Amino acid sequence: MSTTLNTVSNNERNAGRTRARILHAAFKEIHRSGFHGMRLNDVLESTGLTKGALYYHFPSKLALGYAVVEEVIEEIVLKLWVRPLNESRNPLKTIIDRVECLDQLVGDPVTTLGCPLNNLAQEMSPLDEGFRQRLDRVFQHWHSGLVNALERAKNSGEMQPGVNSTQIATIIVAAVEGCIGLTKNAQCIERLQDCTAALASYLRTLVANPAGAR
Amino acid sequence: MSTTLNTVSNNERNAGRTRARILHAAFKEIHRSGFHGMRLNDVLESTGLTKGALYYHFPSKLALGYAVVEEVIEEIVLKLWVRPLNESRNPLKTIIDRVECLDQLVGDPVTTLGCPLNNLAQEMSPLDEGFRQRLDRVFQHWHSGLVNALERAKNSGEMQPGVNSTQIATIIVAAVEGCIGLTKNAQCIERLQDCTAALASYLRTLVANPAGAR
DNA sequence: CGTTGCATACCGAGTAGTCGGTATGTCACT
DNA sequence: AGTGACATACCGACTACTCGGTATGCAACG
Repeated sequence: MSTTLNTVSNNERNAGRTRARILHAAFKEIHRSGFHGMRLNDVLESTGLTKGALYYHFPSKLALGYAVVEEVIEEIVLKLWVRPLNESRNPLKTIIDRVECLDQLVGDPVTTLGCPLNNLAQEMSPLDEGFRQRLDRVFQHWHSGLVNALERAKNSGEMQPGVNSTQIATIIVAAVEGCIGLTKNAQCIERLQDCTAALASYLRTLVANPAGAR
Repeated sequence: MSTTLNTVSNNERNAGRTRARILHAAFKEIHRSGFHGMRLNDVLESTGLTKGALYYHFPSKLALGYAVVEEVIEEIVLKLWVRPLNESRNPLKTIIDRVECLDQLVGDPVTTLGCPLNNLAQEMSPLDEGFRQRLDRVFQHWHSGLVNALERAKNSGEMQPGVNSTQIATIIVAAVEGCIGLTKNAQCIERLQDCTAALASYLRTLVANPAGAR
């Protein structure tokens, strides 16, 4: 029988899929326990694989962590922020929407475990330059996506002229990460709602047309 | 030679001092490497003590971590935020001052290692309920200090009426922690300056007297 | 001389990483 | 088409080592 026709064949030898499964399981473990807290045995147990498979695809635990940043976390940022902003015709409104829909994350692992990007950055940046650079690249993609969106909003007249897009982008990232971090620690959803409400109301002061404000 | 006449007597038996030295060394190690990353042997090496001393004063590594939160980190928050706000006659201005003087932390360990409070919270809150509760208490002291200051500013006319003090206090904490976190990861001081400038300009919009604004 | 305040030696669970082995494709050659 | 030769993909027992914790010793103080 040809392997291509079979749907399941759970022990198929498919290097790409195996690598992706390890990556995804490692991401979940890192999100839950941090990089140091991640146990390779747990990753393997959740995938049903063994040490051999892991060390065939990744030379070390550190390399696995790097791959999680470059392939999994980067993709999340692109999907949640960068692409929606690029495709939006009202970029500032899209930003505000994204901020406000943060408090719909009730029950989401993000509210109890925090932001995967920020978690890793806080844990590993001071300890490992390789992590720091890779995580900084992801932050910069996010940040530059915001700057582009804000500039477009300025040019289109959606946003007031004269605002410093770089500053605004920076504080959006900072406030969002701060909000998620507080929520994770307080474990009460009011904190998240307070944060997003305050941030959104601040961003609304940047909208050009006074009719929409206040 | 009698040890008592020696000026140093570095092996003096002073339980209180010994405990404090261990606490302070543990705080520095946790700040640098996180709780999991802290090695008790490193703590002991930096103090010149040994296992016996540590386990005489603290029943476990976890208890040592709890004590660092309750005694060291709590005290820092009181010193940097709560007491200055309580003693200030212009609370809103004091808050803005504190935010703006954050970017004078160049070279300070905080810019490279992050905020000790937030670091521990991000690392340990999802993993250990004991840490979470203790860290949450510290956050609440900070937060309620801000709320009290904002309410006083409202009553004295320093701040606009009608603002939600709880929301503002929350986003101040979130933004400050977010700023420090971004700075630590980016390792460029411009990020910190962008953050503090944007946050301060936002806080200035809350000042009552329009003469001072814009 | 008993208690306090540590030092020293050691234990053992856990953990990243190794290494010999094996089953499965895949290509070359006839 | 069949068969050897080799690469690919993965298994799993084993190792070396770290690190929190414990048991015991011992000097100083009151």
